[in-house]
Amino acid sequence: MTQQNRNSPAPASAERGGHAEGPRKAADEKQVFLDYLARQNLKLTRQREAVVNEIFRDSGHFEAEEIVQRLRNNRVRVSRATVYRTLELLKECQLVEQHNFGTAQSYYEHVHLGEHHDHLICTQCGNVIEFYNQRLEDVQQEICSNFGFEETHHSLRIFGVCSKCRQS
Amino acid sequence: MTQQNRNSPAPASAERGGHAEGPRKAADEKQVFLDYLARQNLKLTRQREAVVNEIFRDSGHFEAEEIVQRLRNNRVRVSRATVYRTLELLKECQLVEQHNFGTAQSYYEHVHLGEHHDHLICTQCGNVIEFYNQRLEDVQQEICSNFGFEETHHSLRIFGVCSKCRQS
DNA sequence: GTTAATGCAAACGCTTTGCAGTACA
DNA sequence: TGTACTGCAAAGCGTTTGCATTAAC
Repeated sequence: MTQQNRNSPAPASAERGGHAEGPRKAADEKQVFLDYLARQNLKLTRQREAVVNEIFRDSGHFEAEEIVQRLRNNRVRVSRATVYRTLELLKECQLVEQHNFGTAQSYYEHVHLGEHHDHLICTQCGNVIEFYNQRLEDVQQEICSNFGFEETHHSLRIFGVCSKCRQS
Repeated sequence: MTQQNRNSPAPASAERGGHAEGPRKAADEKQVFLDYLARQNLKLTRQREAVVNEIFRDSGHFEAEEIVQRLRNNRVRVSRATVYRTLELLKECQLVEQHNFGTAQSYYEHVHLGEHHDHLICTQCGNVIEFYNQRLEDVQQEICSNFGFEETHHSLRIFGVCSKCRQS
């Protein structure tokens, strides 16, 4: 469902995708989350930890319901409500982003510390291609600066037909 | 709620915003819609026409419900269902775009023939600033071409704090 | 006259919430 | 032991849909 690509200088590790990120990095991310909980006087529950671990195992896009199912397949029962509540926390510490690709539900995405990318979305097969382009980021920076606007984050979605679908 | 801005060569008329577009242009757009109906063997009903006129009167962002209310204030009763169905048609002939700005509901926008812009969204006051930047478009074009991707449309949303909110 | 459109209200699907019971710190 | 968290089921909310009626062509 998701491809990984970079067509410009990669600002961080290049081995993204699948389960390939190094153990140190995942540990760092988990620490960010733990620190956040501590700072807010929140508790690390069995369920919260299970959800976070499941999300950190991978770097693709997923739906909330998918996490419920993946955990259930592993014999871990966590309610939908708790998954949504945990996603909210992860968004707050910028470890997860929420996307809308034109359908009713939201897609979430595990974002690695400080990394960012945008999306090409094939409206025929639903495939989502990720890319990062430094020039694009620079131009956006400049636009914000022109408007005296202080960016926190952005989302660029390019819709169209991917190369595979164009061939068939 | 919405500002209009261009910080790059304007590809079309500069007097956009408010109710300022010329009568010729509005007529052209209506013709596009009428042609579309004819081509698809669809009918121009009283309700459909009322919805389209109401949308073409203005160029800001709006919610579906807002159209229902604006018409009702003018003593024109059109059901929510019909408004949604008409918006669908307008999207199909590219006279309206659908956006998600991070809240539950969709925002729609009357887009003028062949024009396009992106959005800066202030997460503090909710203000939406429109902009167009040719360099940005060029870079996107290039990215698509690198991926063999055929773009139909795109949406860039930059979230952050606008200059007014930064001052206060 | 035929075909498509409308309005209503019910259905939908994702997400959120109130609340009583549970578990972390 | 106190406070936060969980699960459940119900509610919310924007949006879509089935169906009987109405209107365009």
